[in-house]
Amino acid sequence: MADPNAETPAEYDFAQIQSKWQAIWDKIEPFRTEDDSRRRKYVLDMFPYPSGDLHMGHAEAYALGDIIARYWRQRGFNVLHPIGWDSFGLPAENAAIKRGADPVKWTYENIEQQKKSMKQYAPSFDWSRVLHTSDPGYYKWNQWLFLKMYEKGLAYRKDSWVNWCPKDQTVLANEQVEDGVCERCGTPAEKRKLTQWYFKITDYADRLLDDLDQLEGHWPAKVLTMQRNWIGRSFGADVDFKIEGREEVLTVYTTRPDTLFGATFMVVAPDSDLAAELVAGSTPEVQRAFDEYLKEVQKKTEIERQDAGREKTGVFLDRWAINPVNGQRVPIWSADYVLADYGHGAIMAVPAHDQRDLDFALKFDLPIKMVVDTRNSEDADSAEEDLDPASTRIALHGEGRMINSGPLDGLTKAEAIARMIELLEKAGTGRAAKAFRLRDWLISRQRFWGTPIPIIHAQDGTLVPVPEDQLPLRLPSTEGLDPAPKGSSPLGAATEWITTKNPVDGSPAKRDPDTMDTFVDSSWYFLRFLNPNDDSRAFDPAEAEKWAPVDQYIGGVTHAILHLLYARFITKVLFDMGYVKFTEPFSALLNQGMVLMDGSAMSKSKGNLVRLSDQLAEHGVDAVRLTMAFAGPPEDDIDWADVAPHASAKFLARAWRLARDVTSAKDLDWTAGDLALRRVTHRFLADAPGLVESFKFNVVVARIMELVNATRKAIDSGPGAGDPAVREAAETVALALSLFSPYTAEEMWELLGYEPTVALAGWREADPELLVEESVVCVVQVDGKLRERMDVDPNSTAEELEKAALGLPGVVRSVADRKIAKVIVRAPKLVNIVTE
RNA sequence: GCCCCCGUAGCCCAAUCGGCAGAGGCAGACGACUUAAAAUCGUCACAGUAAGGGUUCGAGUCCCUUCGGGGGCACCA
Repeated sequence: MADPNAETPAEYDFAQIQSKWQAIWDKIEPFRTEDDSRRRKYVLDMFPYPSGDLHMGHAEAYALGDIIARYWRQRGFNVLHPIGWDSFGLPAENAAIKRGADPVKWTYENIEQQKKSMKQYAPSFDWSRVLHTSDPGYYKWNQWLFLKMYEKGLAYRKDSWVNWCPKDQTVLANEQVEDGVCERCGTPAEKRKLTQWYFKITDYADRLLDDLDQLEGHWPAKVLTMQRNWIGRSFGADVDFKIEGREEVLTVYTTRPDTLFGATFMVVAPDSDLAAELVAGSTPEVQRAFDEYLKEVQKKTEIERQDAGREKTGVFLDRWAINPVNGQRVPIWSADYVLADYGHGAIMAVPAHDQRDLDFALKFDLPIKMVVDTRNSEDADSAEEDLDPASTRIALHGEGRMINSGPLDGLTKAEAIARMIELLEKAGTGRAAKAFRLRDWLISRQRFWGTPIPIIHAQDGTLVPVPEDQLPLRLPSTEGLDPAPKGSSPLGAATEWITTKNPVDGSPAKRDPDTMDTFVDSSWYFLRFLNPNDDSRAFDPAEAEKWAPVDQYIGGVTHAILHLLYARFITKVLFDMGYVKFTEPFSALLNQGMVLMDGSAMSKSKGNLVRLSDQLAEHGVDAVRLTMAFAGPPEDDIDWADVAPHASAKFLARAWRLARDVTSAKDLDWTAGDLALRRVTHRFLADAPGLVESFKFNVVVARIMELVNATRKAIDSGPGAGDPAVREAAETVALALSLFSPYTAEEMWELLGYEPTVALAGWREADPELLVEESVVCVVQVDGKLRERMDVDPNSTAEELEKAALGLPGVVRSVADRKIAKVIVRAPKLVNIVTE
């Protein structure tokens, strides 16, 4: 490839180097992954939306992921590093609504543009495996997955309250509601009752929580915490209350069964079936009052509902329950501080020991009964303090002994909980139970640009799966279809498409008009990369066994919960179905930080937008990539105002000049080279792998700079450009830079006389003999204060060091006439003389 | 309100097990090269680790308190 007649340019020219190597790489495709006998690594970057051009955030993420992929390749692994596009979803649809663009055309044009920018950015992707989730060849397998889950009862329909944006006239996913407002238009979200499709993720709640332990140390602690919070498991008890005038009992979930003697009223969620049923059996006055209350509750936005400080509201249902432990009659109320979809949608209220119940009791003048004595008997002050919640308006959460609780009196909280569960189980009126904050995953969307749900609705309402051999069920043409949101799916208006026949008996039927949440697409895409063009199955289980799970996943912390939780869930489902042999999709996770400008996220409206294309034009791809790596720890945010891409460019030019200046021929004997420089080189070779593997990319870059500086010095004022150690060091710089700045590294490699590509040249092992220092500095302290230094043999013994140290003039002076109590020696680096 | 993470030079950041506070870079000063400038090469300066207390022969590192910054959860019974 190297043209021996080509003259070495006098100066580093990144633009020329970029276009030269891009063309060559396109031809030789160095990163196409074929299977072989080497050890494997699957390195995956979260795939992008086709949202126009690449931006600074992409630049950071793909630079970091590429360092890892390129590192493992240099280490001799067979690396799979694919890329694709998460190409269904809102961006395309928004463009269609706003500008009347065809979502299909818009999407694929954007992908092409992004692909071009991406290639220039030079990540080492296997371009032969590109996939787009909006291809029928991909979403066919979403439909297949849906049908498999439907078969197992893991996909189901239910009527439920969902988020609704009144301006966009559409349902919103939980993730599209931020702080109670629609993330797109800022309109406060409302609630609507609609029949929707769900995936039964709650069936997997325990496993999703417990398996997080396996990821400890391999995933950011922050993400693990967020997932644990999101799943939100709690342990407690279910308690059955008899209801007067009703056959069935009212079951409540509580984490504090120990306080059952203090339950003075019950509350049911107003939007629950239970409330409606209880009201139906009540007086007409109650029914009127309740209907009015329910209407009010439904008018509330998410923001209002989530405000914990808001005044409690509710209505008395004029129905009564019987406390199973003491036979007491307790009134049943309905209030919106109780949620219909948590626990059983009903609670026992213990106002003395729960702030929410207390607020409610005080507002509606309900009885308050203390059952825990929270006074600390050892503390006289607190014993005298007035703790009565009725007057302090503060519920008592503290620990203490049970009171007013019959058989529980005198027990501690833990004892009382255990005892109460025992009693309830014996009496058959309750049992140990747990509850989760996690809700089932709402996957249907009233959207055009997504995977059609492969279900047919028969005339009698029966649901019939589309037969597997009829997949993919393709989206209809957008021609004549209005994509604007109208409160129902645009597919419903595609008359020809929606009208079909029942595959069972041929009777007239309709297709399901909804499409799937795009998080379904991304929950298994890492498996599709293994054989993206296989028409016969979603993925090949044999390939999955070879490559999966993903060894290293890289992406933003924005997906800490949703995408990662969904992918974990689907992986477990596939495991249960026998398609994969692992239960976690991503063995290790790296979250890169954000790229900021002047302390805040970049945005056009703030006027602090830094365009990636401008940065690339000014400093070059390699300098931008290097800046991303050098800015600091990868998980930290980068403020572009604090970093210096021009300095990265300057450094790359400096590195490049080393290769230009080397005068020796390749394949010479390095061992004849300058020892001091060789030590720097081999110290680097020994340290860099550990640094890369612990993601200390900024430190690795600093170490390359150190090596470059030492090599420069050797050329200018040391053994000179012809010394073998100089060549060895320059080659090492090229190899190391191949992780960060592939164009410059490739150019250096060629200048040094090698064929492309440096990316596959292989890491060099450090020579252990060169890692041993000739002498080390031993610090001598007296009473912890630094007094002297000595150059010593690294193999010196403690006795030798102690003896030498005690004879040093600075030590003698410091010790003076004090007695030496002891001498601490950490050979060979430190001696500390402690006086009395 | 509860929980977690972080405060090192003017700035971005390093500092295996507790063992010389500085690897690297930015910005700065000075010098060499140059008619001059740019580029390049070289030299230099700058903090005692947010504050206070404790453990230790020895603390940036471990423990406690306070201050400052960031994040997560929050009517989930």
